[in-house]
Amino acid sequence: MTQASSLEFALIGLLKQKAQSGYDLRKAFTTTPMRHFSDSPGSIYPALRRLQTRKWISVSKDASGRKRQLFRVTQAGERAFLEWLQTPVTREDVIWRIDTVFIRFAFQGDNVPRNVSLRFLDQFEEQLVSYTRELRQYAEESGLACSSTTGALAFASGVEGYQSQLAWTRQARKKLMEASS
Amino acid sequence: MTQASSLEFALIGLLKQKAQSGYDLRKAFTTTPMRHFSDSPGSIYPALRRLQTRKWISVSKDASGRKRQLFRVTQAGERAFLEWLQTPVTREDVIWRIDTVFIRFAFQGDNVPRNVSLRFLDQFEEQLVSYTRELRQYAEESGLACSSTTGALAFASGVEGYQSQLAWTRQARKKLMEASS
DNA sequence: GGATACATGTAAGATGTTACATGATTGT
DNA sequence: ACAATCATGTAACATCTTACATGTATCC
Repeated sequence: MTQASSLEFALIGLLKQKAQSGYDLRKAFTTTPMRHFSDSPGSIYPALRRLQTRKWISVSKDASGRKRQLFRVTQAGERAFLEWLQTPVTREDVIWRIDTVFIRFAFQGDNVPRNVSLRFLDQFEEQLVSYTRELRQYAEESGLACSSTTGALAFASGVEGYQSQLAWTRQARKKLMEASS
Repeated sequence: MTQASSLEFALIGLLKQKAQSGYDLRKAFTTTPMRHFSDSPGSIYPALRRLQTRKWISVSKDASGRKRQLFRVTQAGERAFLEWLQTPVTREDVIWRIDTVFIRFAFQGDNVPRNVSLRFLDQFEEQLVSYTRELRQYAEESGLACSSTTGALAFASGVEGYQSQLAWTRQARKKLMEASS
C-alpha cells in the first residue's frame, strides 16, 4: 500500500476534531476555504473506504434519527496523522505540493507542540530561500529577466509568490511565538 | 473526447516554438522552471499519442543520425491552442487551477496580440479581487482572523498569496503597456 | 404535496506516477 | 570497452472527475 493522499489526511484531521459523517466532511469542503479539496461524493466516500481498510478510522451508527455513519479516528490513524504532520519540508514539496505544506501546518495547531511548528517553519523557509535563489540564478543565466514577454512576467510571478510565502513564514513565526506567552 | 489537459497544451506551446522530439520536451520540463510538469516518459509519451489522435500534431522522422521523432503542430492544433490561451479566467480557475492561468499567460506572448493579454489580466484581476473579498468576508463571519492558531495563519497565507498575485497583475499590465512603445 | 436538503453510494473514464524494459549513440 | 546520455516506450496502479442512481427526512 502506498502513502495516503493529502485528502485522506485532511479527512483524518477533520475527524480528529469531531466524529462526523461523509456528508459532513463534504460540507466542510464546500462551505469553508478548504475548497481546495473536491467535495464530490466520488472522491470522499472512496477515500473513507480506503481509510477503513487501513484501519485508520472506525465507523459507528449515529444515535439521531437520520441514518448516518459516524467516523472516528483510531489510534493507528492518529499515529499516522501525527507523523504526516511532522514530515520535513522538502524541495519537492515546495515545487510540487506547496499546498499540502500549508495544510499540514494548518492542522498542526491542535495536534503538535508549538516548537514543532516553529521547526517546520524553519525548514519551509530554508527550502523557499534555496529554491528562489535557484530560480533567480536560472533567470540570470538564461537572460530571461531582461526580456519583457509574458513568459518572463509569468516567471516573475512565480518568484514573487515564493517571496510572499517567505515573508509569511517570518510573520507566522513571530505570531506563533507571541501566542506562546 | 474531453477537454485536453494543460500538459497537452503546454506541449503544443513548446512545439509551436520549435519542432521537437518527446525527449526534447521532457528535457524542457526538467531543465527549465516549467518543472511544474512531470518529465516522466509515462506522462509525456502518452500525451503526445493523444495529441496525434486529435490530429493536433504530426510526426516526421529526424534527418540527423539518431532515430528521433520530430513532432510539429498542425493547423487544427494551433486553432485549439489559441482558443485555450484566450479562454476567460473564471472563479474556478482561481480556486483550482491558478497555475494554468499563468501558463496560459506565459504562452500568450508569442501567440496573441498584446491587447488580448491585457484583457486577460483584467479578467484575472477581477476574479482575484472578488475571491479575496469572499475570503475576507468568511474570515470575519467565522471569527477566524482574531484567533492565532496555525489554521488562521495558513488561511492568512492563502489570502496574502492572492494579494501578491493581484499586485502582480497590476505590475504586469504596466510592463506590458510599456513594452508596446 | 412538493421542494429542498440529507445521506450514501457506483460506474466509466481520464490522467498521472512509478517502475520496468530496451536499445542506440557518443565520449573517453 | 564502458559509462553516460539519448530515445522511446509499456504495465500496473492509484486517484480523481463527472455523471448516474437511490432513498429519507424536513420544512413550508
